[in-house]
Amino acid sequence: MKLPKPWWAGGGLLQLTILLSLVGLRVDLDLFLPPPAAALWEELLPLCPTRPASASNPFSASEGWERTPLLSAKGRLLHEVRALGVPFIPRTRVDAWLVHSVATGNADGAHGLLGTAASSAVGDGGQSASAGGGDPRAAHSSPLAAEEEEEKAAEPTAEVPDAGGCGSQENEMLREKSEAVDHSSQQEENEEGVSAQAKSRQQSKTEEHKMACASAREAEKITEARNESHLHWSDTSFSLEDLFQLLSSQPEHSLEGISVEDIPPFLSSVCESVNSSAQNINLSHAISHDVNLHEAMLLYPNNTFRRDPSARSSQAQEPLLQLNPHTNPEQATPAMSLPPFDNQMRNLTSQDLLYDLDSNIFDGINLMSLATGFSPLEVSQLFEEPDSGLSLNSSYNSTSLTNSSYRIYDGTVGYNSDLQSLCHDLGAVGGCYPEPHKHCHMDHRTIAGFHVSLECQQVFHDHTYHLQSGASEPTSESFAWSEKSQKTSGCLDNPDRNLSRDEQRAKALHIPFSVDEIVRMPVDSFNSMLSRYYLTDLQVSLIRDIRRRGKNKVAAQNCRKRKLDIILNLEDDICNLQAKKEALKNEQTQCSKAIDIMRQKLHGLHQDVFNRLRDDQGRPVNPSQYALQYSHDGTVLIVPKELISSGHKKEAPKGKRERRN
DNA sequence: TACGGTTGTCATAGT
DNA sequence: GAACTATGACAACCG
Repeated sequence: MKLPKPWWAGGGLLQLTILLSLVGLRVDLDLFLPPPAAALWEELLPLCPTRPASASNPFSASEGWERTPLLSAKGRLLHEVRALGVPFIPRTRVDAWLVHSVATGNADGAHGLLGTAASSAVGDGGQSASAGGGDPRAAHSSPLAAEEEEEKAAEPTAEVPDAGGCGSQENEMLREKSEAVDHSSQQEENEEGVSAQAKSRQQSKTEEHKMACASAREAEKITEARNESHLHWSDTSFSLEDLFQLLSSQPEHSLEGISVEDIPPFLSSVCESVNSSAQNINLSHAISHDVNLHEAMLLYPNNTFRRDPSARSSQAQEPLLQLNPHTNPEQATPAMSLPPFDNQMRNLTSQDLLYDLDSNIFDGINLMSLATGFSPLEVSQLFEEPDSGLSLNSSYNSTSLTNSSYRIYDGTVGYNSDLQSLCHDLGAVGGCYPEPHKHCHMDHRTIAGFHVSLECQQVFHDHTYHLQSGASEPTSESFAWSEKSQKTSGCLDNPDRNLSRDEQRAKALHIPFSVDEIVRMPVDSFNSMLSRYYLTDLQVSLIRDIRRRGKNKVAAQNCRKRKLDIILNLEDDICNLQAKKEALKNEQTQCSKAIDIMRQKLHGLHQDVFNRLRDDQGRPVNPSQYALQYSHDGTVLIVPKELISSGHKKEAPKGKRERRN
């Protein structure tokens, strides 16, 4: 089967890539990916490079897929990017290996995968046509080509049937027809890939470290210069790997035949294959950081380019024609010079592209640290594993880490707020929204030392300010954080002035829960929380003290309130009793008055009776000598007072006497 | 500056 | 025995 000329093997590769980074990845992928053509897609799939059986080590010389035009072109793009003077930080192992290869190629002068591309990237179109492998005979005639020929001969079975077979077929064709420039360039790139791969293992790590450090520094500068409007770029986590997998999988003539809907599964397969190790798989799955093109389409529904395919086609094609007037775009040499974009545009787009990559690598480090429980520093060390061929950070100390994470995420507390802001971003693009508690947990597990978190406090302050503006839907958790942030931000001159002592303590130890939550949480939830999240003994002790003090504080308040209520009730009782006492007094007074009245009436009646009484001689009875005595039968007797005390014997005659009256 | 009210906290007993 | 509550006592703070 004859291998069709890959569209990206022509001069449009860089232009497309730069255009992608210039206009925005989402827009441009949409631009280059017209409506569905599933049949053509399936037809093209077998032409894609065969992935190695063991993707965990994609750098093995025994695996042929590195020789595919995909990787060659990718390396070429990488070198083009480097030629622009902007840093590149690899995201995947393949990227890392390419960086390594670039370094190797530079060290050798013109050797390795990108050695040819290096010379072609800085040269003009004519030079690239020759040096970039436009003429296979010229390439073979050079010592470099001879060496590559030897290496290829040393590894005869290294090629994957698809790519390798096609490469051999092309080689024969090229030997017969020297005008097949593009095909020979592919084969040369394959050979260069093998050469670079072999050389890369022999290179010392010093150059990688230098390059990685320079890239990190430059990325840091670039990141510093970017404003928030670029944050969405970090959401679209396309590495070179993803980008090339996407682009290389589609021949040039099939650009119009690939639907956007076909892309996401392919990208996901790329992620799965590249990140085949368990850790990487977890990372790629746990962190849905790659935006798929379907989402990109939804985000850009009014893409004017889409409405006018011809216009965009002409836009895409025109630079190619300008670039290589002697060849048709499909036959453009892979090692062509840069497209005739002005330098400003090139720098801009490349920086944009590289910023995305920078953000992605740091996102990856931080997110991996959160997802795996390793510290960002440990995660960063994963990127400089010996087999990865990448040394990302010889100077990647904690300070640079903090700065980098801060500048990318616009602030951290440890990494809690990183994740919060990041989660907001991810949520905005439909990504996963990890539970903040988890991140906090990871944070406290990874950053065991308290001083490390303190180091990030200032960063946290800045970060919260930005979050405040964008925070819209405060959950209880986010409210706690935002409340804390508000208090913090509002008291820059006197920090923590409005915080209680426990809140200050909790903040100092970076307790991932609010004091209110700790106190009010049910005991079951509280215990499960303590068991679910890894907390230091100090943190657990503080949390329990906060809960105890908070409970006791509430209890004391209730107690005082209850005591006050009791006092008030007693006072009410006193008032009631006093009122009752007054009423009784009044009643007593009234009764006394009634008694007095009755006594006066009785006295009057007594006087009246004695005034009417007469003795046997008709004389008035003296009241001082006689008294009235009432008997049980209702009779009234007049009894002398001296007889009252002597007995009842004298009562009867007096009674008889009174009755008489 | 003394004083009273408020509040947080601790210790302790009880539930 | 753990967790919680109630309460006296103390101290700090404030008006």
